Amino acid sequence: MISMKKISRRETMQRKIILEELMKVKTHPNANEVYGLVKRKIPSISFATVYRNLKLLRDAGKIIELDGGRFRRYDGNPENHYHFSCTKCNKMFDIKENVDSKIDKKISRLTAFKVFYHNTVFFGLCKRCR
Amino acid sequence: MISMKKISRRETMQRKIILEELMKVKTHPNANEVYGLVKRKIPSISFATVYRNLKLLRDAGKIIELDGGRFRRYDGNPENHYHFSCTKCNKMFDIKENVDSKIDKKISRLTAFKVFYHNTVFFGLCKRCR
DNA sequence: TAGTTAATTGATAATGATTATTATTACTAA
DNA sequence: TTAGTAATAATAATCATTATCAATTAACTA
Repeated sequence: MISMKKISRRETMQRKIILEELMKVKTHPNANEVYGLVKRKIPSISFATVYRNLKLLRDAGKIIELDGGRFRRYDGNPENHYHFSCTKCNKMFDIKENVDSKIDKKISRLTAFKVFYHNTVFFGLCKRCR
Repeated sequence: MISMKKISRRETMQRKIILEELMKVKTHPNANEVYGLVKRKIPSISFATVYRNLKLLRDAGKIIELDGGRFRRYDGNPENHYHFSCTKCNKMFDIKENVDSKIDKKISRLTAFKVFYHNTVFFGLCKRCR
């Protein structure tokens, strides 16, 4: 994955655990839920640290930040894939479907913007809620 | 006989103007900016009314609600198209590029979810900020 | 390896976008 | 005309996220 910002970053235990926990789960936790997961490993961790590192990890391209309706959700799998957000229960799901990997470059050429990444989120009702 | 609850929406001036103003602008205003635009036409309009109607218009498929980084942004053009969000200046731009119109149905079949719509947002630096 | 320095942390306050509440207004249908 | 109810204005409440800052610590340097 592409690293988007120049980083002179330290390898802190907090950041390491946040990424580890996020990679372990299949769900798409929000910052609050990530905090809960990491707190089991580092009880002293603070909210702010979680938020800060989620941002850094996103900028580093190691995780994906998603529009989960009410709040942001995070995905420890940085490979671009579609997501589905249920507007009723607010859960988020991965969609196994190939994504055009060249689209970022294509849009970059087309617009003269620098493209880091893109997100595609489908909104609707999940199997249970429909 | 069971009387079904009628979900009939009234055509209020507020809702009409909100949609009109949104269709007029090329930018992608957030709720606050929409409020400012509409206030020139209806000085007595309240914040809550703007929020409420933006949601209704989105649910009716008449406008698009987008993840603008810091807040939601709105687009008066409901035809699906790509968007670009500058992570530095937070501006949002339309991208003129064909979108696969059948993808919602495809994902619907694939997942057994009911898909209303989808958003694709590219993140990066705009021409000015790069 | 000790000392230096700047990134990072924890604690918490502040921000600000969004949502909820409530009394009032104004459509709509009978 | 009247009953029923959607919608509004005003405003309070919520709560996800960001900012602040003193203390800590990873990584670099001599």
